[in-house]
Amino acid sequence: MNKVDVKDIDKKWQDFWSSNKNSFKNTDKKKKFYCLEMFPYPSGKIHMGHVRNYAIGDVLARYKTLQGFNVLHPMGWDSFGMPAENAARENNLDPKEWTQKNIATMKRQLHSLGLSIDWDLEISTCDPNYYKHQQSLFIDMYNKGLVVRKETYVNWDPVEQTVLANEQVINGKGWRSNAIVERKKLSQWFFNISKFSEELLEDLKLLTEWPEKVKLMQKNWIGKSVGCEIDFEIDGQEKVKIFTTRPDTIFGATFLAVSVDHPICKNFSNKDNFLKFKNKASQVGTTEEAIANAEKIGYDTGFRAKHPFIKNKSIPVYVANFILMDYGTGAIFGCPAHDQRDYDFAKKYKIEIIKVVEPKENHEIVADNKAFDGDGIIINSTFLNGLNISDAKDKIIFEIEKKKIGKRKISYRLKDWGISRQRYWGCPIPMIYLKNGKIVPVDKSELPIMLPSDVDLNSKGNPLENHPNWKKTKYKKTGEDAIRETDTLDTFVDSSWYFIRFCSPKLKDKPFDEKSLSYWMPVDQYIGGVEHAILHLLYSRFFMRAIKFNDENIKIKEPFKGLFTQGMVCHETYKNKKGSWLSPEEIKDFKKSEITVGPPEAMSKSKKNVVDPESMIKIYGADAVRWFMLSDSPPDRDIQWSNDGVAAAHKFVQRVWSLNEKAINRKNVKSLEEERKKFLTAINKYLFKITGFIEKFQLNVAIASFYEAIRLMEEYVNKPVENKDFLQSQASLMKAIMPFIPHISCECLSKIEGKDFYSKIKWPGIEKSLLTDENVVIVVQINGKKRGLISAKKDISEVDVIREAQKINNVEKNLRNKKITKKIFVKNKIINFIIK
RNA sequence: GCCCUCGUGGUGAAAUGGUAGACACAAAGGACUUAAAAUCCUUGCCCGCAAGGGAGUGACAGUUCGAGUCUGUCCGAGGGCACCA
Repeated sequence: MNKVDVKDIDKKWQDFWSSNKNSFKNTDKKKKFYCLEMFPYPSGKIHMGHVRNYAIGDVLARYKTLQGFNVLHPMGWDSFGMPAENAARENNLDPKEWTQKNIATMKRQLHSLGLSIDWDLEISTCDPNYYKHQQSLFIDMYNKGLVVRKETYVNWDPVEQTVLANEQVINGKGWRSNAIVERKKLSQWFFNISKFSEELLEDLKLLTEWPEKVKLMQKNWIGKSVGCEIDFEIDGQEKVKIFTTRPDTIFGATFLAVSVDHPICKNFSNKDNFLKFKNKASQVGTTEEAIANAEKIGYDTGFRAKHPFIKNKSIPVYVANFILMDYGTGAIFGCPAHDQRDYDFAKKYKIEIIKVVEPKENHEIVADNKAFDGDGIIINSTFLNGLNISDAKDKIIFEIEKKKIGKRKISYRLKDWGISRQRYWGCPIPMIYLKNGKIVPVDKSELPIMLPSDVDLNSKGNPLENHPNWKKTKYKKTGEDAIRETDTLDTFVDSSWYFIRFCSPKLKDKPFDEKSLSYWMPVDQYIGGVEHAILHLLYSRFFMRAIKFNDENIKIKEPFKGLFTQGMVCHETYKNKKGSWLSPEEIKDFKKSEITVGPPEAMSKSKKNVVDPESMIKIYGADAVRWFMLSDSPPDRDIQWSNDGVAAAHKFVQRVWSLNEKAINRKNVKSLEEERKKFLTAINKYLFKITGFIEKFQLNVAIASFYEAIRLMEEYVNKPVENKDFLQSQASLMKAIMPFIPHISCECLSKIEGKDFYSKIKWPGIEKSLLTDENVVIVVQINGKKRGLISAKKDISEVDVIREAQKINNVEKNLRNKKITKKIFVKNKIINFIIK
């Protein structure tokens, strides 16, 4: 068999696509489709994860294009961030040069995958032409009150020497550096994302094309809880406001607990024993277990709080290590009988325990050493007695509000988004500090506030702060001297609106043009890793709302209509006898016995289980790499890289080519009507199924159908079907397979339909009348067990089926001397005899 | 601890409540060949020379004429949240 050189074909069609763009942008008549894959951080080279992400996206983009949609399929670079700064420091380079070099490499590599990306729309977040508009948006948001400055305890990453947002702290460690995060009190800029807490939660319901998993994660992250605030009076002190979701258990309250950062602690701020306690309370481990099982400790303030509903009763006030200042009010009432934490605490400090909820039925046995937090009936609670929990809540809140000692209150776990970073390689925050202490935005005419290129990255601290004169400026309105903000924006800000910029990436004076935005947004299909389920996706949802808040002409709330989260690319791991990781390349130099093979894990540099996409493309061609990435697993599940797999994909590409050669050189034969119909029906059915599978993102199943279809074609090369029908079927299949393996299929199509086929190419039409077979296979069951099959004309009657079924040896044998009590007949599917 | 998802051959996986294992990888056997490569075909657990039969989708129950699919309980793996009051 003749082999085709896929490298030549790859290059030929990549060049062709570069110079023959399907430029149907801005034709408002057509229905639009905005297909977007998460843009990459330009770290150096693309990895297999990118290949999978962009292969999936490209199938969809090309498919929708063939379907006649006006497709927006752009690409850009998330190009600000720490690695550039680190690399620059290590190699004494300019972060900009390092970044641009990486972008050039990765762009070349993406190009070699044959992606249908419109590179005219390329953007890069470290480009002043991009961040200029980000600064402008920031100023708009500041003016609308969506940017606030607060002094708070922040998460300080000692390795990156910067502040992290709550979302960026994972198990007490920095999300990138993995360093234990410290607490620091600093003045910082925040986006007021919590203003939209309720909306961000409520509108998850609108996202019908998002994975449930991601919506759930966001819901949990926003963490809404409904309860109330209650003021407790304390002799000689200000009232302490507590938050609770269980006001119904107020009669079981036997102590008050506050956070170590609570204002009431000022009373002891210079007492030795309190400082000792505070110190001990902050010493929590960083492992998950340590946090979960941390011992509950308290400091008795000596104060007594008046119980608001029990006359002459007072309860002790403790400072406790398990109360967080930044949730609710930083204070609670403890009800040990019905909250496990309170119970543990009460046991330790010998605090009274009063049961106020009786389990509804005796089914629930309450263990002696456990708090009961299930449903039940209120007891020991005067006017609440006999009510269920829900009614008791309503009643007590009513009483609390009547007494004016508190009110109904909803708390969210979601905090404002801290965006100040003490870094160089990020977007400068366009604010200035005046001599009189005021902080104001710079005049928009001065944008962009550019990063200086002459910075010293080697000294400690913030490079912009250390720069000799960058921060010295003048306030345009008054001409007075001023100092620039030297913090830069969290790089998650950059990626929170890039999908909007793609709608009008070249626009000079504004971040976006309303008309283009309204036409293209929302993104119809967004594709990326599930690791961004909270951070990036929540921030983007916030940004879309902020933009809408700034500009009432914008009607779009949700940026991403459809979301698809693809699985990771895994590979076996290898270790040598010393226990150090080996790459798949390196193991070739070892004997089998010298290597320990580990289970497949996500490809990572640290475990060295990576395969370089570029070298694979060089060996097998772009089509084979794409085909394999899509064929082995459902796109939302992890896939395991295998060299055999990609080699098989390469063979398939060759098979497609060779089939096409046979099709072109086939001798014409006269059709046998029966064969012709069988053939066309089968091909038509495959096309129909494949369309459905692509729509449902079952790309691996679509691929299985292609295997079957191609095999059928191979069979029919020598069967009595006319060339016209055969070639037309081949062309249809090549069009349908084009989104997957565009190079070879375009080559094949150009041979069948001539050079200018590409300008007319369309998704193959499906002939509905050819979707049903004339013959069906009916399953014969006895008591639900398969005993035989019947081939018959479609819509065969029950009587005929029964007669045919009884002719089958195996069926006859099993029915002999048995009484048939029931027959279940499902047309064209099944006959089931029930016998005794 | 709470919440979610998933358990199907040696492997990755298919399967609107209706023929379990499509499609692919690996393995074994065979065809072609002087030989190899390439290509193609067959097999797949148990009984049987075979025709055929039996078991079978993590376990146990249930609903149904019929369950991988629906319900319940349990076991196992993965993920998210985690002192959130």
